[in-house]
Amino acid sequence: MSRQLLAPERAGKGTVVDSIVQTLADDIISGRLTPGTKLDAQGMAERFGVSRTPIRETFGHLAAMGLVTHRPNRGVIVATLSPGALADLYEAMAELEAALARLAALRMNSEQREQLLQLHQESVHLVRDGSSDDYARYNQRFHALIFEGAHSGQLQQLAEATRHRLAPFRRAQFRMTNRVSKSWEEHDAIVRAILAGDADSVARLMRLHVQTVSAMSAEFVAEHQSHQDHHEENGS
Amino acid sequence: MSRQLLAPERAGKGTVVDSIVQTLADDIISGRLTPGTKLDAQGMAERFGVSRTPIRETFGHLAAMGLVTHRPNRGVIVATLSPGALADLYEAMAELEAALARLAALRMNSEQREQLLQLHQESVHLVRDGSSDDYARYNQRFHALIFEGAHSGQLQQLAEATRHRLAPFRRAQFRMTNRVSKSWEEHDAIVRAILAGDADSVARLMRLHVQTVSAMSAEFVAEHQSHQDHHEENGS
DNA sequence: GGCTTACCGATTGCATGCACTTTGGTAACG
DNA sequence: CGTTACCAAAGTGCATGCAATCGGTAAGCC
Repeated sequence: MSRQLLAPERAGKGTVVDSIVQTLADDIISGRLTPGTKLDAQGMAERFGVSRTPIRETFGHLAAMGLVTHRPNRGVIVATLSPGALADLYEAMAELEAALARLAALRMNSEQREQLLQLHQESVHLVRDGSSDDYARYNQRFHALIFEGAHSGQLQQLAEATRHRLAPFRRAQFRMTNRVSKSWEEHDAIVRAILAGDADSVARLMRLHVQTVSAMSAEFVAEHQSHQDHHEENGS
Repeated sequence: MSRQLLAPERAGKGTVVDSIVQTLADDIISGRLTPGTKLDAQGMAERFGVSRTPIRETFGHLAAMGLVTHRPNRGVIVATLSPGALADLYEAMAELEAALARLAALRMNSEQREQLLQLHQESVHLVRDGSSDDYARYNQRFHALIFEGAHSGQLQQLAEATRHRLAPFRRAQFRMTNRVSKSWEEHDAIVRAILAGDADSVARLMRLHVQTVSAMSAEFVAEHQSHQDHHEENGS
């Protein structure tokens, strides 16, 4: 008995194991699983109604994405980043986004420029009376539009993968005082430069923008790390 | 019978499965396994003296690196890239290397600058009377020094991963007429700009340099693809 | 009494077995 | 003679079982 009763969660029709990867990746990215949480192979097997073998494979995929850390013979935990590793990842993010924004300034077609401008203009009111979650959603869409405007699939993939790795640590950054309005102003400058086709300026502005986010995030993490100040792991 | 007789190839002491990953990755990167080759799980299991389970895991890792393509229920093959996908990867490579070179210009310490200059100067004679393999080795070292000079671990990792994915298609690029001397001149300009600390120029020069390599590689691949013009695979 | 060491439970990592999908070949039909 | 349907062999994907390893605890030693 068995085979087609993976009812408990996500009866994805596709490749069975990839669907579990996506589910767990979402759990990590969205913060349902917080860094440091141990992932029990047997428990996951029961949760998804499969045996431990595909779960093992799943863990391998997640480790390859950098979302979990695999300690030989000691199981996997949701990736925990030391402050240094976090800064390093943010730097990579900044450079990737700068490169994508530069390309976007050169390659966005008129429809994409129109979309970007419209999205950005509609977001004005969020600064005043939107929730931080609302702004986070707009922010996500803003960067996604630029990624697509770059017309550079591979770079986009790298940027998205890096963004996913950072997601657990970026949470709630927009709750910092004044961060939202500052962020919007930075976006505003970026939009202007993209529409003007000023590639070099866009790269510089985007790099600074992400670096600012990095500083906020580091501050936030440091603030919340006093709760659990034991044993640091390194992300790579 | 079994357990510790993985004699046939690489009796790596460490994690048993990672050593197989490295062995196969090397085989692909070095060209011993050419794109399109099917990797048989059972055959690999016998070759390495293990069962199919760790081989399966190995394939997962290689697929995550982009070195092989996994077709559900149809096995894995060494990744084959369409011309478009290849160009896309090269573009990512160009942007990554440009970012790293830019950072290197800003951050290389005096010792690293010294090393770079020395390596480059010693390579002059390779242009005239070195083999293309010799030049390839110098080239590898040249880029590696810049990677390290950037002091940006995560970006470096992304660049190296991308470089590995491209390796099977870069082979023999230096056999193209005049490519070596042209490449050396580009390196020369890059070294000058790095030593001058001219970050923006370095980024531009490096981007152009990699793009030139890309064009050469595409030409080379196109030239050699007439030999086997059946069934194309797409890399992503 | 504090520290080292040996044992035990829990968990990982790998081997093996079995059901399903794919594919190449053959035969029947149009 | 070309096309389509079926069949068999191969190979993948998952389940299950077992040995090795790790963490924790308790007993022994200094």
